[in-house]
Amino acid sequence: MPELPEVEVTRRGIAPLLDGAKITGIRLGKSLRWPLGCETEDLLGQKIHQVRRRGKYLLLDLDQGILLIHLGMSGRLGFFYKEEPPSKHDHFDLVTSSGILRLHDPRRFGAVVWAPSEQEGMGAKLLGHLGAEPLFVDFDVDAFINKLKKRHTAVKQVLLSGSIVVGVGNIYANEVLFLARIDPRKDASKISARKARALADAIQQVLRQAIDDGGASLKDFRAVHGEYGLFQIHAKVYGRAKEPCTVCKRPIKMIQQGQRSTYFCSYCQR
DNA sequence: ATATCGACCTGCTAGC
DNA sequence: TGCTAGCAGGTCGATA
Repeated sequence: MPELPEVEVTRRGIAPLLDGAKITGIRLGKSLRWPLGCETEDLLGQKIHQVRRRGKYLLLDLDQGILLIHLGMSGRLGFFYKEEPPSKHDHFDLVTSSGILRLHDPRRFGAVVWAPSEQEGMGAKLLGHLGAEPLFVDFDVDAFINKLKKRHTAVKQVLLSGSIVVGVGNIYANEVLFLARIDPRKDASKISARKARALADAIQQVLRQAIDDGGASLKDFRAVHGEYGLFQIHAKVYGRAKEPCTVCKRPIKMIQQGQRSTYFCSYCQR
């Protein structure tokens, strides 16, 4: 579910609810990917100053340090104004003066982790290697092109690795490469500067569109108040094996790359 | 550095 | 109808 657009849609949903709120309680359910990294009492009374996003992580700036939230594969955040009993897959509650932020995550690949800062402790470990933010105003297309040139791996793997640009997961990697008309198997270093520029444009265009649409609702994504996204209507290749390409009508192919499914049109993407 | 693979955990569905 | 194998949005860590 959650690639950059879904996380950003979630951030926009919770930021106005949490900005300036004070933490009054924590409820931990089944363990998530990592332990919280501090005593729950340490968080009580702390104010949430801002809700930011870095890659697919949400960052809550506190009086002391930051709270990192990752949605993993199946995570979703909900917000409640009054107490509600947690259901089966609700594994974390952040009780605040404004309401309760609740993480629902059936597969538990998600995480809620406290770190002293983005550069220290778990912050450094989880965020330190991340590439550039494709939708921030300082995104440097030339730097992106130069870094692609140095990677001797299939371009789709490079996108998924997050080491050059963050936020592009399996759905959007497929869509972006289709839009830029690049074969997902193409060695990144062999992509022309012109194509690399088209790729950067496609990343920004697809992610922005997906955010505007409220995120992908392939499967089960919902925004904070339960809204569905519309991106599935725009997916051109993802999940469409054997269906006709929207451009040339030839069947979409599905292959495996790094144990993940890749969808593409071998005629349009050359 | 890079590439591959296993691991984490649960739910859903296609196919028999 | 019921069972099973395979697949799913992510990403870390071990291994060559």
